[in-house]
Amino acid sequence: MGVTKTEIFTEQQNRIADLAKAFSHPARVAILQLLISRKACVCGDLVDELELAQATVSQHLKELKRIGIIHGEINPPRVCYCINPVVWSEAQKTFGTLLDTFALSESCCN
Amino acid sequence: MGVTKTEIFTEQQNRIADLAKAFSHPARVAILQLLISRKACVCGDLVDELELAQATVSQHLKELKRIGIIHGEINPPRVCYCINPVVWSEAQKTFGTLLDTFALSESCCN
DNA sequence: AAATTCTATCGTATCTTTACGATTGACTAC
DNA sequence: GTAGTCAATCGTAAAGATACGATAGAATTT
Repeated sequence: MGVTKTEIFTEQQNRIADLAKAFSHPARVAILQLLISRKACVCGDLVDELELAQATVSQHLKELKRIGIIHGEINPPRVCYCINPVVWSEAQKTFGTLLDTFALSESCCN
Repeated sequence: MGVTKTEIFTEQQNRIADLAKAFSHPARVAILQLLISRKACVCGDLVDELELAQATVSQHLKELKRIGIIHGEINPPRVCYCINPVVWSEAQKTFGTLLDTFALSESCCN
């Protein structure tokens, strides 16, 4: 994304932006939804469900891992992915709080 | 962001991704927080608050307008920006629902 | 050992995002 | 009208994101 000037924002703002990146691409949304609906770890069959190349799916999984919202356990010959409940509830709290700071009555020009 | 294959995802997934983009850059988070904290329309003083050039702030505002989460009213010689309550509550509902689909007990490998 | 399976990574093409200076257009104030 | 203010847009440079084929590494199966 070009060069984001991370330094000039608060840690909180940068973390919110990072968490939001997990949901800011439809493929990652789809992956997260699949991981949840299975209620179990999904491995390479993500590639079958999504119409994306294996390399592309792997790249999205890497991004989700970087953010921390999923983790993968090597379970040869497969890798078992699932939601990281700690970060997931961090996201719940973070977005919940952020979205609640705006009370609907506070709007000024609508 | 390279070329996203929008066609292969559901409308819902694409909309979630779009809404998440509003929060996926710290500058946009900061802008939204400022708009909320003022409880009133903030105009060009956004440029003073953020350490970003006027053109850059304007570009972020344009993106937020495209998503629909803010709207600007021309109030010469200024433009008055504020949260769009309709889209904001859509975001509340959307992320609330999405984040709630994962019950913490459902985790498999943690 | 050889073949198979699965996933990560490399290399690469292309498009998007971020950021800024400069300019333009619209309105206000003198 | 002239000067000044404000915000959008243009043009552009640099870096990140998306996607894929090909390759490599690690483990299982035959």
